[in-house]
Amino acid sequence: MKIHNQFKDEVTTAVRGALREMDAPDIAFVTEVPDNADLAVPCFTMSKELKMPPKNIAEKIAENIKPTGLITAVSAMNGYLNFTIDQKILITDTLNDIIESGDGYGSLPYNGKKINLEHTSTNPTGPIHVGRARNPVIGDTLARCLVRCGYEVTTEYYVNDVGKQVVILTWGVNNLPKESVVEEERDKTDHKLVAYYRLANKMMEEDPVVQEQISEMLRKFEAGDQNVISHVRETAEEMLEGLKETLEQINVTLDRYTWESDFIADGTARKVVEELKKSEYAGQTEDGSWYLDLKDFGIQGKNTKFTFTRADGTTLYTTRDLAYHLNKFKRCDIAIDVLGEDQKLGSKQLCSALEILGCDKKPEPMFYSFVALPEGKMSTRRGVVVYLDDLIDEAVDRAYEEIRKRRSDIPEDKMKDIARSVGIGAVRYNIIRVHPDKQFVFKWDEALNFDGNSGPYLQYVHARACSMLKKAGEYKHDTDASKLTDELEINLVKALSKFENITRLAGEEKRIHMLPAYGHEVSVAFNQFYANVPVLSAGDSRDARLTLVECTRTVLKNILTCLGMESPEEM
RNA sequence: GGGCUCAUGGUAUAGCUUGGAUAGCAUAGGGGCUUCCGGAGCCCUAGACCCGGGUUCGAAUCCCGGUGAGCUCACCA
Repeated sequence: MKIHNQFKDEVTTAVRGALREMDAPDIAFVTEVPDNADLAVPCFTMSKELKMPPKNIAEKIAENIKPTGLITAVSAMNGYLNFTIDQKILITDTLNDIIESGDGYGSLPYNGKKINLEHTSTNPTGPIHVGRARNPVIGDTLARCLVRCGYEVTTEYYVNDVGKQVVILTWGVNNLPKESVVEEERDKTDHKLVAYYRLANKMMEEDPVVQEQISEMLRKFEAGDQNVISHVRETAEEMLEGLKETLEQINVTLDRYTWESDFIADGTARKVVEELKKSEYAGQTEDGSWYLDLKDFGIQGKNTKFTFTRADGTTLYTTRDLAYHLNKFKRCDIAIDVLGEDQKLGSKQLCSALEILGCDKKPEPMFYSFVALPEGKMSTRRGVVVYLDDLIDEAVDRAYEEIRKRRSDIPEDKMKDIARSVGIGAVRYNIIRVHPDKQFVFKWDEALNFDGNSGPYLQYVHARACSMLKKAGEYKHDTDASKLTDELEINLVKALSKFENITRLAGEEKRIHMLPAYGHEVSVAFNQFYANVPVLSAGDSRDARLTLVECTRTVLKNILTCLGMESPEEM
């Protein structure tokens, strides 16, 4: 990557020099990376000032530039200046860099900044369903990218163990006999408990006595009844164990779990209320509830009020979330929240309230749209869901079938391991490859896509490379560019050289969907090389080509790791 | 009703922030490739920027207005 920056510098300097010759030293221009050159400068913007057609400008500048350093050729075409990089230096440099850096290739140096990345944080009222499954996958992938960008990252799950939903669940668990709920097949706490949640909801709607019991429980909870609070906490903890198991299945583990009820217990939510009341934006309704009027903070709509206490003075979710964020900022430089699109307004209100509280930091939200079923929105309460656990199982099963179709030489347990890697890889890849803003409808065939632009395609290339290296046995690293002259080899090296830039885009700019696209680009380049260039029987070029294969393997493994996918050596 | 987001071949998706040279990729369709390192592969072919204005030498990209979809506007979490 360094070489690309250097190349860009040299091109900029050369163009600037040529323009000086043309008596236009201050004219502005940009560089871009096109398909048909290594770097290009469009000359259209200079047209007015130089009073010349872009085509002539490009030709004139090209005449004034002599290839030096990394620039081996300049040409003018259709009003563009096209520059060609010294391929020999690019090849040798890139391959040496990959060999030296290994796992660290494509990473940026440690920058000492602490990032707290909150993701998943689903309500502990039922198993994770695919409607929300983007959250852990996006969060975990972004965390991995940020680590590679040099940050110190802590991932965190905010557990909502306060409020009506968890109270309903707890009432169900404490009052409903085991025989009365419809048993879920799966032996996991989240699947077992959700049955109580559903029945409790149904009974609450139909039976006023139940409704009163739940209301009573909620009142006790609000009043600080330790017995009720700890029951709820225990239930939430039990549910969370099931959620953690699911997350582990898709290679997601979080560093820290923070409980919402802690901000009531330690009094910080109360403190936030007291601070907000002092604000000039604060007001109180006739009933006694407190709010902030955020109309001066760009909040639109028929109601610009942001309520932060109930009439009885108790705190709301949003108040506790404020306390939580203040707490977070004590522990990090940058806070990132991965949130569903339904949180957009809430997140904006949170930021405004933080500003009012005099907090100079704001969380950076990253939103994703929900995944719906063809028949509509998913709902845990109504039982209209596809669970993430079921998606994982189905993916692993399909991967197993594929492996069994083509391999008879692998022992059963190893086949199972590979199937797991491939199935989960397919699921994660298919979630990350689309832009988070894009809403999508869940379809089994698309979620389980195994060929073309898919996770297994990348893993397949990795496995192919591994297989070759294994067959090759001993060889010496050879980065002599004169032995790698095939167009397909050069194309592959160029793809490998872009990794650092992609890491930066994926992390710093949170464009994590660049990662699968890049992995696919590298894989295509490798498959084309593989299909047309012999390696093991290559004579003089054998070592150099094996080195290229090894470097591709290294880069692919790094991409896969960044995507939270395994890199099986065979499949 | 207000706000935010999305709209690209049959299907799915990239490019939009920072406007530029033939709009990329995948899948389904049609045709081809296995003497040789793994055919979950490779090659060829056909097919798309929601509609209408505007800005510009130049618009998928920026602006305005439509249309359609999602989310949102709680003393819920």
